[in-house]
Amino acid sequence: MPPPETRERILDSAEELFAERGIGETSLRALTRHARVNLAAVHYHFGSKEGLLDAVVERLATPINTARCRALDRLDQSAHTDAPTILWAFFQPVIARMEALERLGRTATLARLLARIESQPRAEVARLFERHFGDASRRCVEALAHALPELDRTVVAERFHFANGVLMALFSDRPGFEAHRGDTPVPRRDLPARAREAIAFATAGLCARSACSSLPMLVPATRPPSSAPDHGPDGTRIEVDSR
Amino acid sequence: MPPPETRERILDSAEELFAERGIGETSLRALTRHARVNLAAVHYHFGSKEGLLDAVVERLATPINTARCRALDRLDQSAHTDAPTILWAFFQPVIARMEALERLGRTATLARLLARIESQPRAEVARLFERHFGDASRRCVEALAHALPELDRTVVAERFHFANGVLMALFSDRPGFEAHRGDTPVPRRDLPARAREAIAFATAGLCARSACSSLPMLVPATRPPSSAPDHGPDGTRIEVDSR
DNA sequence: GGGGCAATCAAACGTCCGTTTGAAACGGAC
DNA sequence: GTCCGTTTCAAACGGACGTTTGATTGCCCC
Repeated sequence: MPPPETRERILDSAEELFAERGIGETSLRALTRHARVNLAAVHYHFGSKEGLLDAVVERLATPINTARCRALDRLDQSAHTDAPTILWAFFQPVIARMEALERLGRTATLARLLARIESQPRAEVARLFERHFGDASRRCVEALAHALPELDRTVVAERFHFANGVLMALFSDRPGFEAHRGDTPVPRRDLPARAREAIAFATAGLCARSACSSLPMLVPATRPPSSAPDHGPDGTRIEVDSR
Repeated sequence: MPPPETRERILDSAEELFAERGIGETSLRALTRHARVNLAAVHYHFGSKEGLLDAVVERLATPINTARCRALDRLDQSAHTDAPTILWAFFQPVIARMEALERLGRTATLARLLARIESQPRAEVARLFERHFGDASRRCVEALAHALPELDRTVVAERFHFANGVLMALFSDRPGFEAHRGDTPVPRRDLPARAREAIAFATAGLCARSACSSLPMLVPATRPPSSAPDHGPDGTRIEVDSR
């Protein structure tokens, strides 16, 4: 391979370790050791640790985002413009990528990395997400709003946001939430089955009739059921001077 | 106040800073400075930084978990055992807590902290989540399986997992996904309205008829839509030796 | 008023961090 | 062969990290 082998190895290790251990928890020394690359190579190729993170996200998100846009393009000039199909066009590229990662034995990489990134300082994460996912997301909301004219656009955007939450849940296999039958855990289904289930779930939520009104009102019951005073005994305290 | 003022101040600052900046990115020096407390106090009260994280999660999760269990208890000996009510019992305590936090101006604390924690090393996060959320989650799945006898228990567990994803999405206000009308962003609705919307979404998903079969099959279309070879042109490459 | 214990404090411990440096290795152009 | 731009390398930089220490404070019981 010509020159770029080192660069790619750094990106591979960064993607894996940032996702697995966290960004702040992953030192460049451990990273370069993992990639079998000289420490200074990171700064030579990416300028800084933050530049490396940016490159990692770019390499991960760009193909997904362009695939999404391409699929939405195809839908724009097609007869199938119902909400489930649009949602599918948005979900499919990332599910496909996830399956590819799972085949490599790196199941949770995608979700964890996104979770890591989402929990960066505010401005930075806004920049990153907007740059790498903004296009497709806005286009998808637009298409959905057109396909669901009975819903207010704000509601469509909110539900789209929730659908993304379902997608994140599909990525993550948070332990402890598995099915149980008595004491013995029920084995999980494979990824395609779970992905189908996620799509069904998100589709139903997206096309739901309206915000539930038959449920107990939210606002009056909004206090925690514990008999807590205005600031709970454990943690709800109003902070005094937390500059 | 008797003795425990320092302890609480540390917990308050830790909750805020861990969520805002990240766990690895928050130094104990910055934390104790923020709490106006001596550096060594952390180790005196919590033993280590990890012990502090554990205490933070405990203080945050315990009231939520017990409120959930109490609500599920009440449902067990009641006539209202339909799925939406059960889901509501599970969602309400954490939504209430979120509203309390928002009233303190700390909107995203809960979501970010959970996202941070979820992206810790594997065994640790499993331990944490199981300890602090396991009870109520298992009980909720059980109640839902009883309320939805037409669904396989595995499916119920999966959908419950997705519902949790919706809840996480409600917590997080990920930027860039807001509603737009042309160029001007549509202002967000307030939290109770969004919470109702989330419940409606999750309820519809939970009670959906079955995993969609009318959608394009997942498995054959599982490759990215780009005409990419086995490793895509930009990032989908199968890594050679990323050990 | 003095012993005893929990809590706080300033200071230091050794380690690891992200980053920089300057020299060495490489490869094609002339 | 020699130059030159690109890439790799070992070594070091100052600083910040989590943790430990040992002295000091405040307070209750006797």
